Amino acid sequence: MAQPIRFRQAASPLKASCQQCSLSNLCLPLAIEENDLGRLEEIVQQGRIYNRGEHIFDQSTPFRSCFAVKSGSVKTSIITEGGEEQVTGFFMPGELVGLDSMSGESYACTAKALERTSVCEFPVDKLEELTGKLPDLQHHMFRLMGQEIQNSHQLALLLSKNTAEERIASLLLSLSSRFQRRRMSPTNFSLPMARNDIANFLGLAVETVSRVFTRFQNQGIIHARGREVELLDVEALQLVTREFARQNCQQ
Amino acid sequence: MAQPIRFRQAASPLKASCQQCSLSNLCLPLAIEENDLGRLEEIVQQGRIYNRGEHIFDQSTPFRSCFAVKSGSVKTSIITEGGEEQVTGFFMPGELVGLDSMSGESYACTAKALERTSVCEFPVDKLEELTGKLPDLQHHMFRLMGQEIQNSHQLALLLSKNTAEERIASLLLSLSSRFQRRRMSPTNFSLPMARNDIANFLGLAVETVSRVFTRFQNQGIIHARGREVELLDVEALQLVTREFARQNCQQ
DNA sequence: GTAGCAAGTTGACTTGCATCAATTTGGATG
DNA sequence: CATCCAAATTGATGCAAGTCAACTTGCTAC
Repeated sequence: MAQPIRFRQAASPLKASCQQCSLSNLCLPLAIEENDLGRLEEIVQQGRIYNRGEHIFDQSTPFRSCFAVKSGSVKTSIITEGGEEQVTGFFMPGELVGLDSMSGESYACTAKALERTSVCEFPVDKLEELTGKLPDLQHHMFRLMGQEIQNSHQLALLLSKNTAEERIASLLLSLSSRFQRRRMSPTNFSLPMARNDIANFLGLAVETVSRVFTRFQNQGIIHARGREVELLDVEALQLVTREFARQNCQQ
Repeated sequence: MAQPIRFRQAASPLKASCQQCSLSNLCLPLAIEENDLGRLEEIVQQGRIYNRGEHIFDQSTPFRSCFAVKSGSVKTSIITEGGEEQVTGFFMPGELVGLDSMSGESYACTAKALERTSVCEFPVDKLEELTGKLPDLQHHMFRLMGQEIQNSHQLALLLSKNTAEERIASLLLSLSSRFQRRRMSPTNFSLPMARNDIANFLGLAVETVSRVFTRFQNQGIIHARGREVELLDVEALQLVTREFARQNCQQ
């Protein structure tokens, strides 16, 4: 239905060039010596461009590849038999999607483009072949996966121990620092995801997210209008995330 | 009361013998060809035996090794600056502890023996060297780490969407199937962890765990006396874990 | 423009679980 | 076996966040 302005983006050669990619200091090339970069380029495929809401893969898709976000952003979630959804992560340019699926025949989650998004595709069979030859790349993959486990543990911590305000403050700060690493403003950004996704990710009701946003706004900590967010008082936000800890130490 | 000769212990010379280990079908050897087993044995170190409550490592320990549980069981948890603890997992014989730490210089969590526990130690530098040479082992490591991410996502799902009863039913069933895979009774076992650990892991108060246990007992679903648990009606337990899903489908 | 619908906000009410407090149980120790 | 202390249980009460419902805002399409 939507008649998408189909080729607005610079024409994309079939092969991706990691050397020229602006994300090379965030993405897989980061791990690789200059002169081995070519070998990564040999296996990476320029993925398609996805429109907002399009699935990159879902839980019924056979697992073949991991995807690096090139532009835009991606949300992953698991859908249970009962049809409930749990958002498991948001991915920004340079981040690798699909690591959780390395253990099975199908993807372990569903990945959806949150906005117009382009990706690079790394077929796992070839990737594993290459990691076998490049110890640095192998090491980096282990690091990435370890980091993914830790992120997920942090999420569990957040979900089981923290209040609504603390969870949302944490998310805002996490986004902030990730934007910063991508050389975008850490205090002035546009949320790639809807309130609904935030709520689901943080284990809250949408209404609660909405209320906390307005509460923060009334306190002058943030200014939010729709998806546009400005962090007015980062220190206050950091303070909120440690609220729990402070309370426990006082006594 | 419990004479906790729970898991068959393998004879332990200083060098571990993976070939003779009764866990070889659960642990790393599972991935390796018969004639490559020796190379794994070359790098594995027979770890010490830890008494209940002893730390195997903690967050200040420099990360050097992953540990396979040989007998006993281990709990991992992250401790925040504020001193709160979040239990991130329980590990049984054949399972690998420390994968979440692959991304940093120190361990990402603290590992504690829940009972008298012995482990095998795999120094990561040597392990990575070996995975570079044995594609099957590398593949298996990726699988394990992927599985770990998934487990953690499942935990997040549990924490954010499920009630106290559902969480506890899930844990009991998870333990049950893991005992079964180790050729122990899936319906009659002794919990390796205290109520406190269960509560912390599942994001509940101890009191709630206690109440749910007695509720299940009154409903004739389980019989629990201290750490000894008997699952009387596994189907009912499975039903409980899907409670949420059912409710949502009905309408 | 304005119709139509999804996304977001706000208020009133409900509830599951935490918290607090008081026992009880159980395993270790001399 | 009596003592001690940690772990577990049970009951009473309060609250943070969920639910339900009404309303507003902001797109998108025609």
